[in-house]
Amino acid sequence: MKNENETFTIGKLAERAGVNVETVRFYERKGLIQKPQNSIGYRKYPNSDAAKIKFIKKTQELGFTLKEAKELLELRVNKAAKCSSVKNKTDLKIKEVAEKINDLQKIKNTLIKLSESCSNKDVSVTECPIIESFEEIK
Amino acid sequence: MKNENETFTIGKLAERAGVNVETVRFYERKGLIQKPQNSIGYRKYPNSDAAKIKFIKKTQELGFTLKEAKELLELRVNKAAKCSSVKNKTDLKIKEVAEKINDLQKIKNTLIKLSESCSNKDVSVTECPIIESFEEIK
DNA sequence: CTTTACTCCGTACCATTGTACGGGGTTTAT
DNA sequence: ATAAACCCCGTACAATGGTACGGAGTAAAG
Repeated sequence: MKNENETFTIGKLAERAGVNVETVRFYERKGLIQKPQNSIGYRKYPNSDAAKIKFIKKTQELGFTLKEAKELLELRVNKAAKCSSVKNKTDLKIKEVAEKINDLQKIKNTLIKLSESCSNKDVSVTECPIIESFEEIK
Repeated sequence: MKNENETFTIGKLAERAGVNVETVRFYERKGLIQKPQNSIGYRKYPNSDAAKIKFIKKTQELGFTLKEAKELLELRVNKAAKCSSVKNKTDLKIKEVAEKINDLQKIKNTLIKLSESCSNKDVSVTECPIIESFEEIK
């Protein structure tokens, strides 16, 4: 209960999150992280913002846009948000995520087959094996 | 063995792949699909190019860049490519994909917990539950 | 109390991933 | 054989997600 309330200047925050200072300002402009109003002069960020930024970076690697990352970050239950509405949005996101997992699994399976065919001597000469990932199995 | 060799003009291809004609030309410039040299005048695309474009679109949704999509499409064994090199690259990609799946699974689990806490009456008031997805469990 | 490092803000610039435009040529249907 | 529809190419424009710049203020360290 001491480190929990530690705050950071923009430079420290950026360093902890592994991004550029300008990126933090950019995310702030876009409403992904809140501009801390407490301090006149320099901004003081809560330590949770570092995790938030890391989360944003992860979601980008996973094919979400900043807008979608924002939606994910805003999924939470509080007095202002009706539970049912949050649940609906959350369940939609779960579906989206499950689909991504599914698609990645297909790609992974195809890659594994390719890798195996590579190990064996029976060399595949398919023009482009990977595009078969999303073709129906006839 | 008839439809297999069917070819398409750029307009038909774009329609089948669900993209803009300009997007096809763009991918061609970027080397993601090959400019069919066979035809003087209008380009004639093999039917496999539609699947290729759909694959590219999928990979983008999954957080790959066009450059990475190209790398995936180029993973194949043929006389020009040494098996060992293909296997190495493929195994690297498999790791990448597995990591993505892993991260998505974490997000999904967090979302499911959120959804459940939403159903119950014991309402969570976490400021931003989702960022916990990537925090170590202490 | 001065230097050094950091922050503020606005604005300009950049890469990626397309989209649109427009003057011309080609194909197809009538 | 003429119109409608389509394609060619080069180039310009646009949205997203940053990055860089530069003059001015602020904080911290010696």
